Amino acid sequence: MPIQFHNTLTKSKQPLETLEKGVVRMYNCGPTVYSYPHIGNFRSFTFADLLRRYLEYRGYEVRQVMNVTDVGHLVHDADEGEDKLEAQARREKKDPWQIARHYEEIFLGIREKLGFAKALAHPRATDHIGEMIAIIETLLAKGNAYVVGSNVYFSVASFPAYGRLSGNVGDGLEAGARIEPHPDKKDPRDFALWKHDPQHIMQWDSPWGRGFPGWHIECSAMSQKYLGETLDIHTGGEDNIFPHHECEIAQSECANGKPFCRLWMHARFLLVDGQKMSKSTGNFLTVEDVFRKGVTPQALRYALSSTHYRQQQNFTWEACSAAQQAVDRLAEYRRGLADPAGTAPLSAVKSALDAAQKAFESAMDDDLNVSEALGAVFTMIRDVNKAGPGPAAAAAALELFDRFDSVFNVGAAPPDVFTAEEQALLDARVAARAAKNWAESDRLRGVLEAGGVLVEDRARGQRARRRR
RNA sequence: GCGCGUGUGCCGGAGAGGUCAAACGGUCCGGCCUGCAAAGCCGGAAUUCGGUGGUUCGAAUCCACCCGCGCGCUCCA
Repeated sequence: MPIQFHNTLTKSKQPLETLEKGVVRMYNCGPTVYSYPHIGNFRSFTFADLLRRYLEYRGYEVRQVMNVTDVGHLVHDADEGEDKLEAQARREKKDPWQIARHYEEIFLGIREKLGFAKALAHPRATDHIGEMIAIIETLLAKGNAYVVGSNVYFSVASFPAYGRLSGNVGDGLEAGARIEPHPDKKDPRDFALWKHDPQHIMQWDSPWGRGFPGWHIECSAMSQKYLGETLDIHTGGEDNIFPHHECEIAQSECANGKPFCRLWMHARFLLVDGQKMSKSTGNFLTVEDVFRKGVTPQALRYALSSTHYRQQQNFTWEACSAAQQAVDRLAEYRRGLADPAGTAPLSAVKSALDAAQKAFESAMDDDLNVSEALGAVFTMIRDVNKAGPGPAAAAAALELFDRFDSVFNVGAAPPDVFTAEEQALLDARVAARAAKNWAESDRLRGVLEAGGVLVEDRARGQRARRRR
């Protein structure tokens, strides 16, 4: 069974076919850098990283690009209102460029903290104004766009396939009755490629006068520059399907006369406590908020990965601590394998390992069924623990575990380092135990535990680890 | 309002016609192990899959309607 993914374009699963054998060109819709990213943003980004890592597990070379949107979109309507970046800039009393660089840095820092694989590029929209203008000129030359004053609009009527991705076709859009008739637009569905607004702070020169690019054009320009005119995979949150991705398809295909992207994958939204996350209901959580509660990056990563990406996920603190426990269990297992205490030969675990690998891969091949894949991992852990692996068995189990973890990237535990005082307490406890002074050893264990150091007595002696 | 999706135990969450008295993780209870713990292992905790009808020899899985929630039609991952 080949790898298959659900394609938003066809609403069905289909085998992965890449333009170039063994290479996947993947573009992920990234953040607009105007504030602290919330956990919903990172659900989508974690999904992209998981996808990339599994493709690499399967031997593909993945050329991954995730944009950074640093030109604000408008707060209200597509054609009026305030730019989000500029609004934030005003709140923070900075200029929009400072805002963009600041939050970009935070975004990249979180990626690193969560153990994301490095993308080929994180291009900024503002660094690609020239490329955007070039595409707009092509669209004008081909008759897919028109100029009204200092604005340029894309003519949706010139692209009959418009609406194929989202199912929002023609009349359906107007039936929404939320599209205000726009004096400049020939068709209410038309969208801006270049806008003129003297109030806007971020502006560039263009053949149509000073202005700034429309929302959708940056992704068409940057994906093409870094990955070529046709992409293998394009991802984003479900809210990107319309209008953003629909418009990207229209622009790119009209400009290049080639299919834009073969496979569209969209992550569903994440709810918090069963409700849509929003500032007004008070359940809005940034990634920093979660870390501040003591959740480790691995646990957050696990929590955000462990629900299938096309399944709406409900984030709760209880689920978060379950994720923390799960991740600790993985780390403990790994630690045990690195220093095996058992005697079982390789043959005793071989069939469990083979079964786990088979189950893991067939689950992940099927549109990244992470729940089932993790089920296979935990089943393997139980089987191996039960066997009590000796050195050879443990080495094989460790190798497979690390291979699985190259996808999830949550199994590594930082080495446990202790302060001099902690070490003294640990040494004292060893001595107390040797003297069978149980009262004293239990007391010391209590003291250490209160300080976050967990102590356990194993057959080969005392072992300490730091609570995470 | 229109379109799309979704609803499984105490919690998270797989399963998408029989092999399901429902994987896996968490939690709780009991046991083994341990000086006691911890870790690990074993066993128990849904007679049932939002509700009501229907299709079928057979439904958590298919269909209809209803209810809840989410997404799109408007900035949002």
